[in-house]
Amino acid sequence: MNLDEAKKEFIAAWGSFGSKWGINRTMAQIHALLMVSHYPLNADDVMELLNVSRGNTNMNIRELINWGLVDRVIISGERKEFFTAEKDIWKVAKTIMRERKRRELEPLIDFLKDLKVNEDMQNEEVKTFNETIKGIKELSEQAGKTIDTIIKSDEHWFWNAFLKIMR
Amino acid sequence: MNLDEAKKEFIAAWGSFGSKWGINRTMAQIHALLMVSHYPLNADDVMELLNVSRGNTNMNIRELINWGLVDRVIISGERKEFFTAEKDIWKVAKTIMRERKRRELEPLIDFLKDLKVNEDMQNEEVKTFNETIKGIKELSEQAGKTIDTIIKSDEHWFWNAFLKIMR
DNA sequence: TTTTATTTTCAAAAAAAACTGAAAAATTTA
DNA sequence: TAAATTTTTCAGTTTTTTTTGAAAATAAAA
Repeated sequence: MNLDEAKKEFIAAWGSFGSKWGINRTMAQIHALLMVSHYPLNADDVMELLNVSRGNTNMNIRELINWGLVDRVIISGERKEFFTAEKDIWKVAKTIMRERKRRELEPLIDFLKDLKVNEDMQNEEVKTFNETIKGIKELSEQAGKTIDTIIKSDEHWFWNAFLKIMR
Repeated sequence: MNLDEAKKEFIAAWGSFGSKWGINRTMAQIHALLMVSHYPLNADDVMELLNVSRGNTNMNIRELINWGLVDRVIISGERKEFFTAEKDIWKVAKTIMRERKRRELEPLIDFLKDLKVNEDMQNEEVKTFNETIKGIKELSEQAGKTIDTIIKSDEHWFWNAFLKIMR
C-alpha cells in the first residue's frame, strides 16, 4: 500500500469509528487528516483533501481546537492560518478522556448528587431506586478518579503498573 | 423529590447522556426505565410511559437484548412478553465495555493490522505514518486487554487493586 | 485610507437518523 | 382447526444533525 492510499483509508476509518462514539464524521476525519499529515495544513488544504465546504471546515477545526486536539500554527511569510494535531496517540487519548470527563461525566455526577427520593424511604421500591442511583454515582466518581490518574501518569509507568496489578 | 419525579428525571438524563456517546435517545431511555422499574414491564407499559410508538419500542428493546442489557421475562398467566434490566451498575458497565470492544475496538484493531505503508520505507513521512498507526494499534490492544481484565474482575477487588497501584 | 485576502457566521438545503403506524407474521387460546 | 392476541417489519414521515455557500466581519497589505 502506498502512503496516500493508506492515509485515505485511515481517515475514513477514523471518521466511522468516531461517529459510533458521538463525534461527527467530518470532525473525526479532519482530526485524522491532521494526525497523519507531515506538515501543518490550512483550511483550503482540508477543504480540498476531504471535499468539504469552507464553513464546515472552519466550524469543525474550531471545535477540534476547543477540544485541545488541534493547534493553530503560525508560519512566517504565510498569511493563512495553519493547523496541526498531536501525533502521540497516548497524549491524544488523555486529552479526549479529560474533555469527556469535564463535558459529560462531571455534569452527570452533579445531576446524580441531587437525585434522591426523600419521601417514604422505608418503601422497598424507593430503597432500590436510591441504591441504583447511588451505585451509578459511585461508579461515575470512580471512573473520574481513574481518568485523573491516567491523565497524570506517564504512559509506560501506567501500563506496567496496571499489568502488575492485574496479574 | 418523590419516586415518580425522580425516575422521570433519571430517564431523561440517561437518554441525554447516552446520546452523547452514540446511543439513540429512546434506547437509552428504555434502558433507564427498566433499570429503575421494580417490576418487569411489557411493550405497552414502555410505550405509555415514554410516549413512543410500538415499532420504536419493539426495535429498541430488541437492540437492548442484543447488547445483553435487557432480558425477556416469562410471567406465568401473562401472554405478553415482559422485560427487565440489570440494576447492578457494575455489571451493566462490564456488559457495555464488552460489547463496545467486540463491535468497535476489535474491528478497528483488525483494520489497523493491515494498514502499513510498505513502499519507500526509509522516507521520513512514511516512517512517521507507520509509527502513528502502530501507536494507535498498540493503544487499542492495550485498551482491549484492560477491558478483558475488568470484565473478569470482581468490582471491589478491581478498585482496591487499582487504588493501590495508583497511590 | 482603500483594496485584497482570509476567516467567521448563519439561514437555508441536504443528508442522516429516528420514529410512526398499519399490515403482515407469528404465537397462543379456544 | 379458526379466532384472538401479540410481535415484527418496514415504507413513508418527521425530526435532528450536518453541510453548504454566500454575505458579513476581520485582518493584512498596498
